Amino acid sequence: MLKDFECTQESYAKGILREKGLKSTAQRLAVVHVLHTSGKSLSVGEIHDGVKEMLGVTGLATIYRTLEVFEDLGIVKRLHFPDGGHGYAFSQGEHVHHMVCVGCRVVFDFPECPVESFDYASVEKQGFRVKDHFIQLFGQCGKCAEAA
Amino acid sequence: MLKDFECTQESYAKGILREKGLKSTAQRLAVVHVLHTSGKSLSVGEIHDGVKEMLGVTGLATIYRTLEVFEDLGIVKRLHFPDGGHGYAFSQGEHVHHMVCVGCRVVFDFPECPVESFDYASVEKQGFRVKDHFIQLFGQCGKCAEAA
DNA sequence: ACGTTAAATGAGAATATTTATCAACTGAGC
DNA sequence: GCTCAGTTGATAAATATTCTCATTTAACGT
Ligand SMILES: [Mn+2]
Ligand SMILES: [Mn+2]
Ligand SMILES: [Zn+2]
Ligand SMILES: [Zn+2]
Repeated sequence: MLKDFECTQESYAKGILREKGLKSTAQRLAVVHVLHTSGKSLSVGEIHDGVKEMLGVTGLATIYRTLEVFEDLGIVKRLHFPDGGHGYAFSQGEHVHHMVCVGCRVVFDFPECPVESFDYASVEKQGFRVKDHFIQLFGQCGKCAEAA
Repeated sequence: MLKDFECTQESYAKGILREKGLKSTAQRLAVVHVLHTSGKSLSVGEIHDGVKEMLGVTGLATIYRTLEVFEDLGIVKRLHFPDGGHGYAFSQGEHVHHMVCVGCRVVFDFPECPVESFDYASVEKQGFRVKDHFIQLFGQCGKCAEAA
């Protein structure tokens, strides 16, 4: 039930929330805190647990609602794992992609976008207009590589 | 309750199944048929409906089991949509990525891989070893672009 | 064709995941 | 402090996915 947590990530989130006329609630800031301090991607349940540790009782629906809001704001990204599960990772607004360790699910950002200079001509020829993309790299972090 | 469907995709699947010592059941071949004839990605429910139309009663669990097997075999790919939903698309083994229309969910393949020649040096420096990747492009097909 | 057998299926229960409702609560601006 | 739209927690409801097990069936050898 801490109450004083505040670092750049939290203020960053606050700024965006204010901009959009949304409230900076303790629950929302706690989600940011839990995500960015973990340094890895977390499941909804793990985030819920983390927030409960900080604030005490917290509704699971609030976590889902917060993650949805944050995803729209570009503050968090949803990741998709080969086993079908999902994770969420903190992500500062700009266009970044993620690289996740399939072992421990730590996340590394990579700001260079592989499709930045990709030529869509071959497919756009068929009348398709590309508007967005999702890229996720899988692999092993140093620690998990050793352990294996 | 048709019984005679058979085209290159079905035999392709049969071949892979035999190779792996797995059975070519009517249900499995029906899933291939439904997927590839639709030309777009389908939800589990849609696939289930399509298979039931062909074979009559069919268990939903069988659809899930089949999709899992096929994904492992590289015959189908699971797609992830921005709204959180999932779709499955037929996909002939080779390394292919997909481009989906967020309107009607039609799927276009694009064989050229954007990360083929991408330099992971910047991130591998941190000890991370890239082993796989997932790429999905979003946009609008010609028809959906007009309709909008 | 026939029998054998491991693999696969269908039914339905059991889980897991996600969304919807609504009364009560709270952050932000005045 | 007062107001009010935005937010939350509790809980139910809706979806989505996985499990179990008795029964069926494809593949193979005869
Ligand atoms: Mn997904
Ligand atoms: Mn690729
Ligand atoms: Zn790791
Ligand atoms: Zn379309």
